[in-house]
Amino acid sequence: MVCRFSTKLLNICIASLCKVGQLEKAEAVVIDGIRLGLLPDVVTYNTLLSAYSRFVGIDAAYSVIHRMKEAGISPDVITYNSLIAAATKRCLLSRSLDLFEEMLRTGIRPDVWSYNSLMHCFFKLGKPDEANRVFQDIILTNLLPSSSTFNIMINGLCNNGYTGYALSLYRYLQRQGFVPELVTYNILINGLCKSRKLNAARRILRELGESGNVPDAITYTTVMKCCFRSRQFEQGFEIFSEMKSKGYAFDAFSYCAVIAALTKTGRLEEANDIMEQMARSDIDLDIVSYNTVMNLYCRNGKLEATYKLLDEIEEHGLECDEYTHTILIDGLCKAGNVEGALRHLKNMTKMGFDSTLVAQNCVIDGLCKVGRLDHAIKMFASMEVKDSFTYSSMVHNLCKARRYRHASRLLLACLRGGMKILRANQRSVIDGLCYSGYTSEARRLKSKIRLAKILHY
DNA sequence: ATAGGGTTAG
Repeated sequence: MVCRFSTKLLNICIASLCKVGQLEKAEAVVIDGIRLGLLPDVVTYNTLLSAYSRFVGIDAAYSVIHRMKEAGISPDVITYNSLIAAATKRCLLSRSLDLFEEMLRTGIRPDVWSYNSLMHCFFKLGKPDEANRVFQDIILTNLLPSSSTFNIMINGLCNNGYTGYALSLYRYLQRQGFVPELVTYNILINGLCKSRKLNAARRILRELGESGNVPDAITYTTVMKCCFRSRQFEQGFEIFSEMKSKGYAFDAFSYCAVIAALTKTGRLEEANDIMEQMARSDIDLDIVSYNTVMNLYCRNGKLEATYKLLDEIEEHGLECDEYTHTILIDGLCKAGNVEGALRHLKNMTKMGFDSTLVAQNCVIDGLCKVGRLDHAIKMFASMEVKDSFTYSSMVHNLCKARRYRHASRLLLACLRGGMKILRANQRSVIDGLCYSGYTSEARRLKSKIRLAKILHY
């Protein structure tokens, strides 16, 4: 009896160490406990497991499961929930599903937390129907949905293109007495902004203000980003200043959003300034932050510094992603080193990135800019996947080279594919055709553009 | 123990 009570105390002690990432100390306490005859129980291991998954990685968390089993302690529903949530967070979705299966096989009954994670997982897999089935299961069985059940559902619907449904679900739940939390508001504002429903987003923002919740740094970053996305840069920068004056702490998310926007608008001095603020802060830079800084270096024309950054990324044990390579390739192009860019694009393909579309678009544009239009045309023809950027680059540069009829063909192909193309590009093709005497072709093109627009709404 | 914000090209 005494022992049991002490293990409880021991667990509290371990939990407080785990909370702040003091894993070694926590392990030392475990060992001390064993010496005193206090055996770790399932709570001890669950505490360690969640700390390992948070501070070290998912493999470290798995190894706790093995230790548990060796000690003769069976994992419980909390053990599995922690692991499933950790795997889902890291996009290891097949692992999440496997763990869920394993839990069922072991005879452990999933609780609402398990189903929440499963739903989240299906949404991340882009399977909203499956997620919805899980949601229905929660509602129809006697599991009590938690507020996160609804938040995950609303967020998942937004991320899968069902913002309208997300909003109606939200309204419905409100009528049923669901009190939205700050997260709920943040989820909706973000989802609505991303699908360009700005008025609806404003309404939710107003409701957030009226709800008595205080917007947090995430709300601010979300709204700021929303301004940048709709090209309201000044308004976005004002929000950044407001955040500062109200004393919000900046994290990597807010820094990256504003640095990228300043970089994009060519305000490089301010961008450098804020980038240095970020570097001076005690924020651990992750790969997204490095990418943002790297893009700024490239815009500054500092290719040397860019390569140094690549080393730094490795030294910190981080892995370059699709963005890193694309930014480098674009930087090489902008510096006029298209050969280098082509070489790196090949590397990228060899490394097995599943999409190199943006990088290819950069190279296409780079080739055109150095006058190698025919090489660009060849590359364009060889691309299996193209998007509106690919087309508009080609159309723009074909016009510049006065090859209007070629440009016209691509413009139509683009519109027929249901892709948008900049108004300015359309104008230059039509004007170019007229200017060089192909007036009837210009007229035909105009009506075809109209038709394509009708067909794609 | 879960859910929300940040990075690339025309």
